[in-house]
Amino acid sequence: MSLVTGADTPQFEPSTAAPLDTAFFARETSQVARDLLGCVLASTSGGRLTAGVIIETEAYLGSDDPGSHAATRGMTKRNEVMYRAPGTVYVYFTYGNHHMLNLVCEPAGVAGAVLIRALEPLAGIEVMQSRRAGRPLRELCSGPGRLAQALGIDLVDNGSLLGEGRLQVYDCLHHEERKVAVTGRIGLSQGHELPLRFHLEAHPLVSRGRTGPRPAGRHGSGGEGSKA
DNA sequence: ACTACGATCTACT
DNA sequence: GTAGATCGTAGTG
Repeated sequence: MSLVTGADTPQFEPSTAAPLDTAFFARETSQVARDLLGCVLASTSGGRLTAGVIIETEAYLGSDDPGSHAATRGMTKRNEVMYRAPGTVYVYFTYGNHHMLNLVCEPAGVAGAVLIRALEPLAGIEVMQSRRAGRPLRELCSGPGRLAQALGIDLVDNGSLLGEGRLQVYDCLHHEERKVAVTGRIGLSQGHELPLRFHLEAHPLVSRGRTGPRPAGRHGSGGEGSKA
């Protein structure tokens, strides 16, 4: 059963849910990152509905944030989307393999976005499994690259507005029951010490990864440091 | 034009 | 636990 919704059988019916509005995203990025926990992300990519409860996010700010694509150099061709209207979808490609889904925050002209890091699968689980080569449920959406693949998200979505393209986010019905944990962000060489990663406490499907800096080499690995 | 590097994941040991 | 994949972006020449 779903640990977030309490439903015996995970399911989701978009027609009965309330989409988040522009005002929700036109706020401080870290606040939006926190409030997105428990909300439902849905994709209609490929004509198939897939959806999951957001259980882990990270906030990326503007020029004051050394870990952000919008740090120091101002607007570029790549990070230009981070300055667009709140509720815009920002997707980029990294490590030659992985798409990352971000939702743009703050008023237009101010950089800020929330990286969606993990979902609890809710609808279209068979579709997710076919896209993810039949991997077990806990590996479907536990990581930003994984959930993008499971929901069929790619660069086609970059720059679209929530509700106007293939993606939509629906309001959280259980705000009062959420217990939110705050930690440093994962996988950054700079800015990892800032408390900008949020996840639902004790949820078994949150991603694993290092919070410290990448080791001197290139392809580092390591644990989150709190496995036991 | 060329080079360095990364908001990661998988596979194999 | 550790190494490799793989390519867009941005900085430099």
